[in-house]
Amino acid sequence: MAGNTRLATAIHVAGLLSFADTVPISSENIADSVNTNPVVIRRIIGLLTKAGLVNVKMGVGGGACLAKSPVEVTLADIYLALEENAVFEVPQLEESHPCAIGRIVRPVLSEVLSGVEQNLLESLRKITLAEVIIKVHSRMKEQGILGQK
Amino acid sequence: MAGNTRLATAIHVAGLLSFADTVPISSENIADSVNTNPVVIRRIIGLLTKAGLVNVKMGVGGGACLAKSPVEVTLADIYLALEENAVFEVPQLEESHPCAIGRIVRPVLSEVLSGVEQNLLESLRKITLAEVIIKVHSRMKEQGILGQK
DNA sequence: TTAAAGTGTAACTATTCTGGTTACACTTAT
DNA sequence: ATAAGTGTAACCAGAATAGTTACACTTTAA
Repeated sequence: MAGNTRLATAIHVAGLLSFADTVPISSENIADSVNTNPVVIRRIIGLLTKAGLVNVKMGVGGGACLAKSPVEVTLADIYLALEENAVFEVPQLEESHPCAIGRIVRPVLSEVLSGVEQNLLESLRKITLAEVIIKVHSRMKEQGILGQK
Repeated sequence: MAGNTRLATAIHVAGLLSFADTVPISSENIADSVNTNPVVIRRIIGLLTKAGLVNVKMGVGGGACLAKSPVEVTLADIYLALEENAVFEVPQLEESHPCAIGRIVRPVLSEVLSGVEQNLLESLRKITLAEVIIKVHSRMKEQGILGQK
């Protein structure tokens, strides 16, 4: 499990919250569904909250709710909320680096790869949480599973 | 420097090789330009060779050459050569996982996120090594730098 | 007013990945 | 034969993620 499972986890979390509508769900319940630890969930929910995607209620009966309609939340919103590093890093070289080509190549690569990264964001922006949920719903129907946890 | 600098490094390497045309360049010379260790370069060149993008000549005067014209090499070719993990992992849950929603969400996320990954590849495929080199050349002209290492 | 159910967050561990480095066997031109 | 190369194994260091425990703080409800 080397790669980044955080986006998958965050979408999973947001999906559950939208299923529950306005009823707050505890990190422990979410953790059970996601198969991880409540603290991992709270860390992710913290980021989603900071980004304005989720509201959290403290105390007894507390938990998290989606702050927006799933139609208004795109996967790009969720991805950005996680504050991940760039997918492709381009370390820059010192001004004094002896190879002229080396010095010049890096800024060009930054430009090119940040363009690619923008495209990645675009394609995440085209998918709403609502669309993901619809796919989940239709699979549930296919498999004859009731719509409850 | 947490993120993946390998794509940037690999493009940098391929660019240098194309500058040198059919003259083999040693991993040590490349390492000087890229500002890293020759072994790091050989590891990357090994992957590029395996993917048929580069030819290597052993022994004295040996080194690496581009195996194709830069017009025929896309950034997707280089990216795939590196055999990286998926950008977004989606760990699947056991068949016996108690939460039905959890069991169903994961395959949906796999589907959605692998679509995003395909888009990423598409956008890398649209950029050729030749285009990157042209950008480097024009920056060199701007800065009045001669075309030699 | 107190107990219980929550969140937020710090701290520590284990795992994995990348990059850097040394070392050494093997290849080849001169 | 020697020197200049590659290929590759082995190890270290640093960073990120996930998992876990622990505990202070908030809030509902009995």
